[in-house]
Amino acid sequence: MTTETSPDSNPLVQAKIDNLHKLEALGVAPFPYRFDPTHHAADLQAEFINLENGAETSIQVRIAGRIMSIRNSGMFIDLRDGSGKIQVFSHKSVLSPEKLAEIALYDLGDIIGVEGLVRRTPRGELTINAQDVILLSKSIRPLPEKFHGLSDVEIKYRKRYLDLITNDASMDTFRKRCQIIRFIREYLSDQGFLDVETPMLHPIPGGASAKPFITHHNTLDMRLYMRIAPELYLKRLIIGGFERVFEIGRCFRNEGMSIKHNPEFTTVELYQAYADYNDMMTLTENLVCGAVKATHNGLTKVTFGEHEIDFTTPWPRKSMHGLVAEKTGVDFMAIPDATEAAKAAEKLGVYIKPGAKWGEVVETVFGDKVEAELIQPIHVTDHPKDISPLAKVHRDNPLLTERFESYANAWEIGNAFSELNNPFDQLDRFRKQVEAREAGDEEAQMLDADFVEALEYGMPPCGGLGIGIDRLVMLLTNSQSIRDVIAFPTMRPKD
RNA sequence: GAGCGCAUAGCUCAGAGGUAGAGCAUCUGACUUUUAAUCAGAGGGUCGUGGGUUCAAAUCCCACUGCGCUCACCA
Repeated sequence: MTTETSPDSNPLVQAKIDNLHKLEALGVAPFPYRFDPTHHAADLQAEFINLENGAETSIQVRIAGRIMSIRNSGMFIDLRDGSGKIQVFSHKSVLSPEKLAEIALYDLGDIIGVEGLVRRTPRGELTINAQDVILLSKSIRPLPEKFHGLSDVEIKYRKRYLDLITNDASMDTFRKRCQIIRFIREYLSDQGFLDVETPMLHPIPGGASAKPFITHHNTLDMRLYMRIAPELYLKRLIIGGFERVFEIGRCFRNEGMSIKHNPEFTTVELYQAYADYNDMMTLTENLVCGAVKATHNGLTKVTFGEHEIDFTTPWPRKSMHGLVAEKTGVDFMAIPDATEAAKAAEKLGVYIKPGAKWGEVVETVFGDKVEAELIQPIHVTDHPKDISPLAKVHRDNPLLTERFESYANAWEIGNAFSELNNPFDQLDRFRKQVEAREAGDEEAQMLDADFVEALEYGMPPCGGLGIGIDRLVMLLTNSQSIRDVIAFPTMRPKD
């Protein structure tokens, strides 16, 4: 092993490597093997919250963490562990001159272990009076500035570890992400849903309308697609006899990136036999409101930007065409002809692409005129059949489906249907998608004959629901960009 | 994919044609109960890359690269 080849010729790096060599000369191992902490900083802060200023205890603890700040020539060190920060006090009345000389060679960013007694300084800072200090890992690169932290967004995303080291808020976001996913997993498991895994490599990408990533398997010499949704495999499990299944996992879509889109993103999809979309609305409310409570101390209100969003259940349920009629005064249900509907839309100032189907017109008007106002949680129901190839036709109206999308903060956060289980209808819908595809719609779905065959064996009536986890995490952590809730967002290589 | 904006020391940022600046960090010294510790001193830069205009470019112009925002497609 050598320390000759430094990462670069930066003198700041060289100074730390020099300190490493000086420590080695003192017989200090810069990268030892293990340490046994007895406590975390936050536990101690909580446990001794009532310890008075100036009080000393004889309670001995071991802690470990990264040096974030050094004051008074090493006498005071702020240590940061996975839970928070705590101050370490190293005094010549306790530690040997040799140990003090060693501490003097520690740098910001080094990871150390400390054994000592708990006290609170006269100024009120909970502190460990060190009886022994040990270097656990030497750092040889300078940390971002201690007060402002790291604010260059490009470095935050490319080198997330630096963001996490310096920005507590960023660490909180990823902890909340974990809490949200854990809540969903536990809630669904408690409701009898089976936690399953289905393929991410699909011979035919299905379950959504999106452009897939294409890859290739060498041994099979076949084209495979990264999944755009797990839907069709989860339904095959329902056909197989599992009555409730869910999957939390990654989907991949080869589309534009934005503040709300990353090429890989996480969804929860679930299917419940013998349920319909009304049941899915209730389940959506329970999942989302429960996730809010799990991350907001049991409260159901969230602040996002300038809005306060109240997730208290139940949420309103309004049809897409009804909301459009409310907002524009135009009842598209009375204009079931695509051409006439397009004329009506254009009269409202909404551009409709040539050849749009009736349902696409309704959806476009909804997107232009209504969507932006849906700040408080709401279920938008009964989407047109033309835009919902996997949803069951509405029991009261053949133009519509039993589908809903849940909105909050003007974002779609959930999408659900009474699942289509009629194999004749499904085949017909697939064929219409194939026609659209052949007409140039790259995002129209492919015909999955194997899935249709599976349906032919019989799928029970079934409710299905998908929720975008990343956007939910954004909402519940007041994050303005999806890159703030994905630890390693997709970035173009720098060089 | 299109439009607009940003890129200066390890980090956070000033500088807008005339010798490259500050704070933190680093190094040297002082200081052993500090809290963004303090005090004195020092070092640190191909101003994203490549062209151009000019006596002179971090600064003006062009191209490129990366990032951000808005729009389009979408969750």
